[in-house]
Amino acid sequence: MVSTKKATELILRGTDEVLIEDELKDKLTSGKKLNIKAGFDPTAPDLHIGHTVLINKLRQFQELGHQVVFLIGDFTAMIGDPSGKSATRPRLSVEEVSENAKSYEQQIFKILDPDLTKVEFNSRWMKKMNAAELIGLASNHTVARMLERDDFDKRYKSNQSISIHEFLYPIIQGYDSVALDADVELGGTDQKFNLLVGRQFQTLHGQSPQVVITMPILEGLDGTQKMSKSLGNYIGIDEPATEMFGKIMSISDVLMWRYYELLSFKDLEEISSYKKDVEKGVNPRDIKFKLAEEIVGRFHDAKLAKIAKDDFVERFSKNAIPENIEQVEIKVDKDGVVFANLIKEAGLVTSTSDAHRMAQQAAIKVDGERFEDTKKILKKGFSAVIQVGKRKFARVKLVSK
RNA sequence: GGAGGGGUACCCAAGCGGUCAACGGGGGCAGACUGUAAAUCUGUUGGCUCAGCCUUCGUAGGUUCGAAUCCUACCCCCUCCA
Repeated sequence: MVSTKKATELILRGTDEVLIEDELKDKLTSGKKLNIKAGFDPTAPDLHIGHTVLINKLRQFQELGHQVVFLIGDFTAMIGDPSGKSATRPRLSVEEVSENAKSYEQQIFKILDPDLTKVEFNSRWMKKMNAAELIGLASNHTVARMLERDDFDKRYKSNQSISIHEFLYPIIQGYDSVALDADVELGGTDQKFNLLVGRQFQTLHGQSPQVVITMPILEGLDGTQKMSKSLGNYIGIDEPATEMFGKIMSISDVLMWRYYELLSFKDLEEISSYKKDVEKGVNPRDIKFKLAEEIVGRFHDAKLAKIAKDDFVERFSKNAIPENIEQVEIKVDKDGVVFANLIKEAGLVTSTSDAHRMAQQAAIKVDGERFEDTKKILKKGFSAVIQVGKRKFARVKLVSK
């Protein structure tokens, strides 16, 4: 058993806010196996490394012997969490929700200990709740308090719509804590309001209020918006090693430190020594290599991480055409096909107009040679590696219909 | 229920009878420079059988030689009053 002081330090590391810290200490010293709740909105079918900031923290609780309740908000997903959103979210169908939820289950055990993890769905109790009970629950919260929420407030003041059902989201999430008798709930910083509602409801139901821990939200590859599947700026934990490696290498230098802080398991002293190295003139790229290797190693293994690195160096530093280019066969009749259409069908550009534009911008290469005649007609038997821009490649072959 | 404001391309936002495929900004993409970074500069950003043509300005009609711009109806959003 780890000492209380050490345990507290471990839990506090990397957190954004802990409410209330003394309560956390009390709970950690109580000797009780704590219920650690974290809710996930199953809108995105794939976990990305942004989610792992939180999951890593859950794992730390497990290391201390506590029980993690991985709550899939399949019921609340019908509402769509309004947190941090500037607009009403579309509702998901029952089928979508169940499909997404399964995917979550499959992925979390890459990090969490299955023996100390209970997967729950809030539809289990919410389905049984009748309208009268829901109204009773809703009566515990006022509109004024709802509008304290920054995002609602902004939307309200800027004349954007807020649907009534969105108000139910924090209320139901708060009730989930009662249903689970949660001791601690983790969430992103944007979840603070929702998490605090849980405390309020638990108190009303005679439970000891949960400790609220918020974790920073990881920025996506663009460095500004939060990492999310729908914004397309994410690194999925299921992605192939080379893909993952490349994405990490593409982040900005500033963002790299943020990723180190939130994703790396290296201790803080080591990270600050890297910073000093860079100040002394070490190429930040090399520090980024270390980060990429660590992360890829975690979700694949060290060997694959090394291969991914070699592949990266080969491909970009030496400016070579990558090894594993997608093979595309395009069927043509005897009249052949116009080049612009060919690369559209190969998925290298979105339209033939785009193809012409790219050619004008000198972005197209065929077998390494600059190519501009987008109107050229090609017949079957043609085969070449076509490159559009820096990153899009395809080995295209024309075959007869 | 009443009064008013508004719906323009990925987002914000001009335009208010012709020169508008639609100013400007953001974002995206491409080129140069680099470390596939950032910053910067330049170009580009509806589609097609691409020096030409076709479809876009909430929806459906109408007026006109000609409409995103005028008229009519409808839909949606917002504000204030009740």
